[in-house]
This record gives sequence, C-alpha cells and structure tokens, in this order.
Amino acid sequence: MDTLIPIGRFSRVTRLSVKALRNYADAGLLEPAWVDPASGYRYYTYAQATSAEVIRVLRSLEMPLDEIAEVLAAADDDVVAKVMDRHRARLEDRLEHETRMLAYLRRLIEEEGRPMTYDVTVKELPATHLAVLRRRVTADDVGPAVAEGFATIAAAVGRSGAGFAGPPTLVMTEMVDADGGGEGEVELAFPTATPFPGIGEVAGEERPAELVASTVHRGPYEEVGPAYAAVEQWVAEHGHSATGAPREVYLNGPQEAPSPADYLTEIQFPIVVPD
Amino acid sequence: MDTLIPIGRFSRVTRLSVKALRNYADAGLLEPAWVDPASGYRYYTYAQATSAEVIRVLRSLEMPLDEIAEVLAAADDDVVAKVMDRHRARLEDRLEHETRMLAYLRRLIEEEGRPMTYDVTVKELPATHLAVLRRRVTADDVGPAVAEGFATIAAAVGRSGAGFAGPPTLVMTEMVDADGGGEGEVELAFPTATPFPGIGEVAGEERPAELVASTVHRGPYEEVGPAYAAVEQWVAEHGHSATGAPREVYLNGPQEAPSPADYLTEIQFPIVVPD
DNA sequence: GTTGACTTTCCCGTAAGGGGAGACCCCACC
DNA sequence: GGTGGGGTCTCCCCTTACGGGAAAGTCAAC
Repeated sequence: MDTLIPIGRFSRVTRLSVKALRNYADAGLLEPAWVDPASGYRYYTYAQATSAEVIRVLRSLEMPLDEIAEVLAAADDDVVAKVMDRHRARLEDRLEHETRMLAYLRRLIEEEGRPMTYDVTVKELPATHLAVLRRRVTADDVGPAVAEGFATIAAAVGRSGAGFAGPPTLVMTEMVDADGGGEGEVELAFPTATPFPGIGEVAGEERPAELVASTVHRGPYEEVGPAYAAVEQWVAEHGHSATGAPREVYLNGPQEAPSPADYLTEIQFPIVVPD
Repeated sequence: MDTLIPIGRFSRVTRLSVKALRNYADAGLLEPAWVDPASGYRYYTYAQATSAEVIRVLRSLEMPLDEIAEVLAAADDDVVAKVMDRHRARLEDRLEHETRMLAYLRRLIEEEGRPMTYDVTVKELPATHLAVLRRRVTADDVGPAVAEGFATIAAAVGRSGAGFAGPPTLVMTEMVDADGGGEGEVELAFPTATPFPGIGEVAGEERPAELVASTVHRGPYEEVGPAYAAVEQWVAEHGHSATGAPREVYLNGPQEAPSPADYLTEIQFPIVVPD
C-alpha cells in the first residue's frame, strides 16, 4: 500500500525515464511521496503510478507541463473536462490547418511560387481618424485574438458614435511566427467618420494622408504571402521606396464571404515616389 | 529582378522575423543572394521570396529544418511529394493517436486509475533459445520500428530453420519517451525451438529458466500502463522482489486480433521469491 | 558631418528533458 | 564488519528554432 520504491523501480513501473521523473518532481507535477533528507533519494508509492500514467498520456498529447499541473491539481471533473476539450480543439484546429497548408504547398511548389498574379496599383489614401487597439498575440491564436480585438474596437466605436468609415486594418509591428508561442505585436484599427475619443484600451489616433502601393489577395489568409512579395517587388521595380510596415485591410470577412476562398485582403505598403 | 534588398525589408516581404532569416541562412536553408564581405550585411532578391514562403508553410506544419532543407534541395518533384506524404501520414497518425488518448484519459480520470483489474500470477519460465535483435528507436515511430524488427527476426529464424517456439517478446532496456525524438534501446526476441545461430544483426542467445510475475492486458497497447503498476505492486505486496527489466509478450497482433481492443499483451517481471 | 535607423555578432534563455561526470548511497554477500 | 556493484544524487552542457538584448559597426538621408 504505502510501500516506498526508489526512482529506478518507479521508472520501470511507469515507463517514464528517471530524468523525466526528476523533472516532474522539480516542476511540482509528481512529487515523491518521501525524500530521504540525508541522501536526497526520492521514494514513490504505487498509488502515484496513476498520476504518472495521466502525465504520460498528456505528455504524449504534447500538453505543456504547466497545463498538466492544472489538470492534476483540479479535483474538479469539470475543470479537467474543460482543459481536455480545449486541448482537443487545439489538436483539431491544427489538423485542419495542416491539411490546408499541405494543399497550398503543393500548388506553391508546382506553380513555382506564382499561384496568383497580382495587379499592383498606387493610390493616395486621405487622412483619416482611427480607433486603434494594440495587442500582443501568440502565433497559435492569431485568428481568435484578432477577431476578438476587432470586436472590441467595433463595440467601442459603436458606443462612441464616431461611425465606421471603412473596413478594419491590421499592421504587424513585430513578426509573429515561430512555434514556441512566438509573440508579436499587432496594431488593429477601424477608420472612423469623426475623431474617436478613446475608450478603454482602444485609442483614438489620426493617420495623415499617404501614398500606398496596394494589391488585393483573394483566398485564404494563410496564402497571402505571395501578395506581399508582389507588391514589394513592384515597388522596387518602379523606383519607389517603401517607407514603413505594410498594412492589411480586410475587405470582407467570415460574415460576408461564403468561404475562405473568397476572402479579400488588401495589402498596402506605404511608399514615397521620387520626384 | 535581381534587386538586392537588406534583411529587414526581406523580413517584411516574407513575414519571417529577422532572427529566423538569419537562422535559415546559417542552416543553409535560405542563403542570402549576396553577403557584403566588408560589412557582413545579408542581401536577398525577390526571387527568394518563394523559397521563404515554402519555408513558412513547412514550418507552420512543424517540419524540422533539416527536412525542409531536403525539400528545398530536391529539384525532383517526386522527392517533394514523398516527403510531404510522409509528413502528412505523420500528422494523421498523430491525430488518431490523440483521439484515442483523449478517450483513454477520460476513462483513466473517471475511474481513478483502475480501468481494469489484473490477475497476477507467478510462473516459472523454462530456459529457452532466443533470436534477438537490439534496436534504437525514437518515440514517434516505435510502432513501425518494432513491427519491422520482428519481421526481420522472423525472416532470419525462418531461413535458419531453428523453428518458432512462442510469441515475440520485447524488453525496453532504456526508456523511450519525451517528444523531441527521445531515443531508447529495445530488445526484440523470438523464442526458437533449437539454438539460433545468428544471422546478420539477429543474434542467437540463451535465456536461463526464471521465475516471473505476470499478467495479461487486453486492449490497445497504449493503455498497458496500469498493468505494469498492477504487477509491480503485486510483487511488492507478496514480499517478492523484482530483479530486472520487465518483458512484454505479444500474445496476438494485428494479424490475429480483429481490433486493438482485443490485443493481448503479457507483462512479465522477473522476480526472486525469498526462502 | 551627423543623426537615426538598420544590421552585425555574441551571449543568454526558452521546454522538456538526454548524456555524461563525479560523488554518494544502499544492500546483498562474504 | 567490510566490500563490491549497481542505484542515485547533483551539476553542467547539449538539443530545436528561434527571441531578447548588448555593444559595435554600417547605411543613407539631411
């Protein structure tokens, strides 16, 4: 029952490596039932094998250790179910993303990077009022975070009575990539008809008139890459020079477009035209 | 066409971070079109944006950089297709595994670690001849690697005429876990009717008679954990002591069992019984 | 010429451990 | 009561694919 077994034996029982067990002990995930204060030896009980098995399974699902700790600490079954559902949703989203990316990749390679051609035009944007929200987002939840951000701005604009004057825009002020929760800052904005006063985290700003080179990408957002390249290349080839971070304008969204294949995203690079 | 652009601009075109681009350059994945020998500045061309997009997509699929390098280096479309199919298969296997593990986990938590009860018995195994193959395997391909290993042994035994004398067994001499390609050594063996001479990597060995505590697990292999705990605990509670690494005996396999739910796996712990 | 933005290399940190060194510790055997 | 061999301890470095930040050098515009 409360037989104490050393780490090597416990390792064989649980099929977790000694290193991993020590790691879990240090992380507070699975602390030994007793640690000999004289020798530092860790001793476990058979009853702990169940927790170890749960850890094994969750690790095989690539759940981070701190979330596993949450699960183990939660005696509440609902909490467990919630964490698990969240993780399952993550896994399913990932598979869908992967399937789409594999298809895109095939086109990308077969058509040698020119799956679409883009018409690039220069236009002058008038000065405008903006309702702006800056958010730090992680790579794996850009979508929901951005959607929520736009909803927040929209609500603030609605309450302010400033009135909408165009589709939402996004500027990536930092890159958001990398797997391990790569963070980055994005700047979300709605143009407004009258100056926006600023409500909560949503700030009112002015954007001066400017010249941009722009093109429109039709299709899933994940495939927007070549549009960036097309605009930038066009700018360089026409002797202009880009002067800032590019902006994305979402001309339609999931509400208006029947499917991701019909999403319209405008890519704008601010430029200066030499005399 | 061959306009050279510095890394920051290329970063905006490709939406890859400067750090990532430098990393890819160092890894030989995407070397700058020109590096100024005086300043060390990296300069890219727009034509490289396509490779960058491929890298972006493959990284979003969590493909390791060295495999991406293979894909980019392979002008051959078949190679690309093969790598992609392999990766797709990996992803699909993973989702299936994840689905099964989530279900198992639910049972594990609801039933508090006792999803099954196990009858543990002691039996004396006679000395036997073995055809043994040692393999280093990584965590994410244990299944196929083990199957291939057994096939290798079976072929060798068949050619030797030593004759099969029982189901295949596996000993994990090292733990195989961890996500990052955790390696471990496994020892695969078939008992043979007469001494096996050793053919290629398959060695002939003798196993002396020994006493084991054993139980049989019915169900998917991934759920074998509690059986280990049950045997070990039984051994300890009966005053015996385990003397070595446990062994798994595959009483049936995918050929004989209609579904994973019917797989039979025997877990044997060698023991000594005190006088 | 000077400023300010850009880029370089270098070093450290991440998650979840693996590999190995050097030092203890435990226990069975004599 | 030794003693040998295997188990275990801590400590440090290594992995992947970068991110953060420092200190120094570079570029281009004014």
